[in-house]
Amino acid sequence: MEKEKLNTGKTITIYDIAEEAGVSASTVSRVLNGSASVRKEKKDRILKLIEKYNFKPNALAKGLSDTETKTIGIIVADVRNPYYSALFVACEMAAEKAGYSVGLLNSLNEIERESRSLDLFIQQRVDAIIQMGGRVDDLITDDGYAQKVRSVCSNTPVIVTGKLDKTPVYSVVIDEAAGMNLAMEHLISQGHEKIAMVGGNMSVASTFYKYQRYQENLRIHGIPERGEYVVNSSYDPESGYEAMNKIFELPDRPTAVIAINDFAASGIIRSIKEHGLNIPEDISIVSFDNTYIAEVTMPKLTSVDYDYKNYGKLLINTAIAVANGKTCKTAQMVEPKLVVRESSGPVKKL
Amino acid sequence: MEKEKLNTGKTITIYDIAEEAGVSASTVSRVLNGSASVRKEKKDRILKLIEKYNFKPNALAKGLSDTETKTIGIIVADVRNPYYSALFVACEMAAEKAGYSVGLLNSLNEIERESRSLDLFIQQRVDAIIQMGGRVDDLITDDGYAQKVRSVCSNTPVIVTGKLDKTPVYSVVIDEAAGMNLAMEHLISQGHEKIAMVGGNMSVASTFYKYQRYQENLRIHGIPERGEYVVNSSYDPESGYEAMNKIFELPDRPTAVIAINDFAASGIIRSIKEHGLNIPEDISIVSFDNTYIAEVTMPKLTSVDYDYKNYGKLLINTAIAVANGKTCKTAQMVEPKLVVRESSGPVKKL
DNA sequence: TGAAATTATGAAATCGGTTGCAATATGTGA
DNA sequence: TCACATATTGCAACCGATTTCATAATTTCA
Repeated sequence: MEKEKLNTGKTITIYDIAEEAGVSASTVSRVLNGSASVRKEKKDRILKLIEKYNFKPNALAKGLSDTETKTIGIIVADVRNPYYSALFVACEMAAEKAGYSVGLLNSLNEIERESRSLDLFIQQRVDAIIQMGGRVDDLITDDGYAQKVRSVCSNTPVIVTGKLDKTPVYSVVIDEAAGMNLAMEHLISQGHEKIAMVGGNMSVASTFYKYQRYQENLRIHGIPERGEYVVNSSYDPESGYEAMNKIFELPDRPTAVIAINDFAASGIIRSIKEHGLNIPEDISIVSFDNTYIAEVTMPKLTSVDYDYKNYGKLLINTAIAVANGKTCKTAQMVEPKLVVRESSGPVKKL
Repeated sequence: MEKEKLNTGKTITIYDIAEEAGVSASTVSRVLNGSASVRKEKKDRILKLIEKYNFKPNALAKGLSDTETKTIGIIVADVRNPYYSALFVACEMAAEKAGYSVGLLNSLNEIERESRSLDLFIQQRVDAIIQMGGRVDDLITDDGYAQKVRSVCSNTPVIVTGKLDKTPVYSVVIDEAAGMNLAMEHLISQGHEKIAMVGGNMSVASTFYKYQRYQENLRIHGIPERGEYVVNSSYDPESGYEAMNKIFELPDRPTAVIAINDFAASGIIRSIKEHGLNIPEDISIVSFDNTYIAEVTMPKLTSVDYDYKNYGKLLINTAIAVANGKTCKTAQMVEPKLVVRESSGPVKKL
């Protein structure tokens, strides 16, 4: 396993510094961490040498003796999804502020890969793991998941952003109900009653919770639900496009569409325009996630925002708290906001 | 620094396994790595215990004694940029195939953060660092960068995706010239002569190389360059939008636009539509990066693609090779392809 | 069946830090 | 100036693996 390095410079250690400074390694360590007082004269000498050699203490050795690595592992379904990348960067910032660093792994919605990611982070001895999307957000996977996580991570706390109930471990979830309320109230207040919900899969928790509240809002306002106005699909533009095309096959088309996310919404827009209709004059759209896609489409999308910065902060702070053995609320919620742009407007009077 | 863990299970080590199996830790290690033969009977016993306790060897300890961590650090400007996220995922896949894992840090175009990222990876003892974008791609930063990298990373090889010349270390770069050739030939072959180049900043290497070839293509085809057709800006939709608006102030507008990337192109499209023109009938657009934004815009974008999968593979394989002391070409290139979609077509006959 | 060749195995050193404890140096007040 | 409190410092053990080297157990084969 020995690696042959062509590079010349030998890696210098705390001992090298100690020797040249004429002190013990302990003293260097103390200077490095400010963990105890060191005579100024020696301290300066040591600091100078650290500077001179550009010495960086080996994080592996440190982690080994500390039993903490100041590192948090984050597993996302796919960073290429702007929702996850926004959240990841928010987490990175929050972690940095707290003196932690983060690692990232993509599960790509493969259970196999998800397990491997957990294992990898555990081997790397991260202090906590945040898992976003994937199995934890899937309503139909067995509920033994909690136990699986527990057995895999006997010593590493896991924070998930998934299901509300039967939470396996700690969770910080988006208040999907509140988000849907905002979307529905926005549309209904503009006179819409024929509202479709397009895209998404009911086996995914976040989608299912949205759907529940979609129904509830209709009920509250005395609007009968029309089954044909709810079209499931995946979460990408192509799926959104096809789902919206199905809506256009209906004899009585809706005046507004709730899109499961911005990404799918871009396909929905395409479908609507291809049918020769204008947005929002003929059909309004409200979507979720408020990623930059909402700024790229024409018209720009009215979208439910999750305040990624705060969401990330909450996730990281929870992770750090739990990692340090602090007690912490098992389930926390993030409150969404509605960002109104060009894609939604009052229903057209006939 | 002791961490107080509420979790019950003590972390089990190779010694625990050894003890329960009635063998020495060395033997367990050999089973774990298949580094030497172990009597079948003991081997089975050990394997069973590993399974039973779900034992994961501590990667920190392993890395400490191995001097290699099988980990590659990747620094990108911003994963929220689909170009980087696509490339990152490609790297992750390639690394996984080679038995390596990757780490990710965002420099967010802050030199400060870029340095810290390098330091962090070095402390984590990654086997190699891949740096994409940021300072290495900036033509006007001092050329002492190479030395800086070298001094910081005396023992860790760095692979960059930046400047062609004066490469600080190893590099794998996109053949920007070839990419621009594809874009220009595509447009010129369709009869375009009034071609603008919109977006991007000439201090960024990749943009500058594109510009050089833009000029060269015009020259080759005997088309005089018009300075007013080259409008610099940043790389986002808003910048693209404003840059394109400037083009519309010209008395004689172009019939085609080369957009610096898909992201900016989305803003360019907005500007064109707001001016009441059709794409590609009135103006053609060709852009770079071929991210999924190219599929989201209306019309879908003709865009220069870099085959992220192969690009990632090349980066990772180079990193691994260099990390293992193999000699390797200092500079390598990735060949782009043109993906033709809806945004480009023949010039309108007057 | 016995000696030589192999194969298995464990003891101990090592990787590069941290930290408890004991020893030493310095400072304080009377 | 001396006794005692306090500030510095080093030694050595430890974190959890890997690996060299020597020894013990098996095989092989004449």
